[in-house]
Amino acid sequence: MVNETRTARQQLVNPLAGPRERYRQQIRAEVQEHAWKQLAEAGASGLSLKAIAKQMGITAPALYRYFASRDDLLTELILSAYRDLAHRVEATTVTGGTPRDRLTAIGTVIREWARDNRHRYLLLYGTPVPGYTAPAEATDLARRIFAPVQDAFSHDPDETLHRSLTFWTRVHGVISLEVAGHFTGMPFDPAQLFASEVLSTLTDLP
Amino acid sequence: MVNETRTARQQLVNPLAGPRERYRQQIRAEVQEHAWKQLAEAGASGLSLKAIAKQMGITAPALYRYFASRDDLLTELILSAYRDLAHRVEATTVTGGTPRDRLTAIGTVIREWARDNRHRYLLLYGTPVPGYTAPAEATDLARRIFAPVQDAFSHDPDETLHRSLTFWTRVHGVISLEVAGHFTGMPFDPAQLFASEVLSTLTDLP
DNA sequence: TAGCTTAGTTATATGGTGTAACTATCGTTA
DNA sequence: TAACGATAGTTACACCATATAACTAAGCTA
Repeated sequence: MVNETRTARQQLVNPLAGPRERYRQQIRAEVQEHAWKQLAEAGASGLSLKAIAKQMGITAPALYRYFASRDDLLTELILSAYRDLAHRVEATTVTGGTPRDRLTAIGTVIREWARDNRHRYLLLYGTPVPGYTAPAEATDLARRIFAPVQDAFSHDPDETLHRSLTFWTRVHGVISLEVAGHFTGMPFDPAQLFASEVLSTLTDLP
Repeated sequence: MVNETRTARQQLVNPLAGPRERYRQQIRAEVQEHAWKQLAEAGASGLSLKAIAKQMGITAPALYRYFASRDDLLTELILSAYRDLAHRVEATTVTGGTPRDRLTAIGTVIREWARDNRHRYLLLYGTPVPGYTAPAEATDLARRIFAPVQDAFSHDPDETLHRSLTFWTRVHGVISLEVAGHFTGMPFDPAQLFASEVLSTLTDLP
């Protein structure tokens, strides 16, 4: 399970590039691996370039050859998380099926991904840093994640946006509180609540 | 509006206490004021005791007379935010009315509070810091905020928890994405979406 | 193989948390 | 009211973090 996400996260190193570029990409990937680990253990505020450098056996300033700044690294992580989620959502969609099936699949895949990658989900949809603005690619990817939902609700154009938003907010409402740990100690099954919430968005859908 | 929340946030200084304690409480309150400002401007990770001290015209170590650590200050802020929200929710409930009225009022007051205090809402319900565990009082306050919702759904005991959770997740789903800025640039009115979501939880309710 | 590019180093500026030891001031009480 | 004790605030310091500058060493390429 862990290995699976690890593999999915791994950067593809372009074999056509020269050895320098290959090496560079490999180090960048390795830095990101360590960064994810830190993010999971200490949150975004605990992410430390110095600590990563130490773990990799180099000095901190060396990392600035690979990432312009701590923020830059964080941006890469955010983009990589968006890409990963977008790929997964899109992968469930290509299989076709009825809108009901597709929306259920989308909901499931997002929740599974969020549960397997709490810190990643929270990085995308949790508390944003006030000053920080995501790069354009992030917005694009967010749209790509949303698009299959809109597509599934497209039978009634007047209602498409509203129903898509409702799907999004209901799905996010459960997942967000679940991965943030706000349900711990409460006597119920989040999976069931989630299923019922997804179902609630499907009325009158084929 | 801002003044209103400012006032609500202000610590009541016990007039019975001696002058030393009075002074102490006043400084503590002043520190928290500055802390809120920083939180709004730079997020939780940008909260700096040193900066607060500078703004207050004292040196950073002096603040440790008032707060054991940065985390301790943050905990105080979290508790104060919970208290504020709990008071507001409870205030809407005492007025009585039908369950529908009460739930609508609760939803409205939470959203208004969240919009007026984005950083506060996100501090309570946004990304948690992995290591951090909230004090017992926080859990109590969270329960107190949830209780009026459960009360409004108490007519059918079998469904109380499920419907209360649904209310919570739907309300949070919209508010969370709204205050995090994920709706910016989208052609729709969050208030309307929110109203429709609250309404959706009220079926068969008197 | 010469030379350029690049990775990584050390040194340093800056800013943050937190502790220790000292000083001055304020309140309380004999 | 004078003296004592508690407390607020200070400086000095240890440690960790980001980030830049200047230098060195290694590797790729022509």
